[in-house]
Amino acid sequence: MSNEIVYGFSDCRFGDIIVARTEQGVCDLQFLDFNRLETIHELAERWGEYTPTTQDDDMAHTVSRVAFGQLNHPLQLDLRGTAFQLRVWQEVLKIPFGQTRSYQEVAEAIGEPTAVRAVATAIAQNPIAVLVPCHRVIHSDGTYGEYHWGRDLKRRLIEWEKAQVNKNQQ
DNA sequence: GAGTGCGTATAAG
DNA sequence: CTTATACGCACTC
Repeated sequence: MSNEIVYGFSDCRFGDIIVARTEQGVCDLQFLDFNRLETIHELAERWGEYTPTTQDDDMAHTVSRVAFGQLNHPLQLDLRGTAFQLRVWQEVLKIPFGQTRSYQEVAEAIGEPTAVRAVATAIAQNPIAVLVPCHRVIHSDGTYGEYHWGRDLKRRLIEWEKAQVNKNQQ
């Protein structure tokens, strides 16, 4: 198994993104809008042991198009985390495009109804934004809740998805 | 063992 | 809107 990762930059309607992938699949997707250098540094910290890294913006562009619905193509993901984190992320992956779930519902779905806060922490650690749709997990009372890149981006992602679904139904 | 966090519920300013 | 209390649990140090 190779220790090589490929990263690249791309953009989408919500801003610039960085994408990384291993031999196994996409391992990282983050927005760069507000903290470009910090985000790149975070990726280097997380995947630093995987060398050498090569840049491939075409790869990033393809992933971006899949993530934002312009390209219907299955993407292999390379999710790495604790057993608990993987259970949470797998559950989040089940949330359909255009829908939302509460942190409470996700906790119940994995059989840990009292671990709501831990579920939220795990979701906050999600390394693959959008593809693992942690933006679709909101508060029980319907408010949007926190997001790494701000509540406003979370709100725009959710509303854009709902608009897309409505458009396709008409 | 202590501190932390993308929550929830309730209460209060 | 914000702060405060309590509950709960994975995770870090």
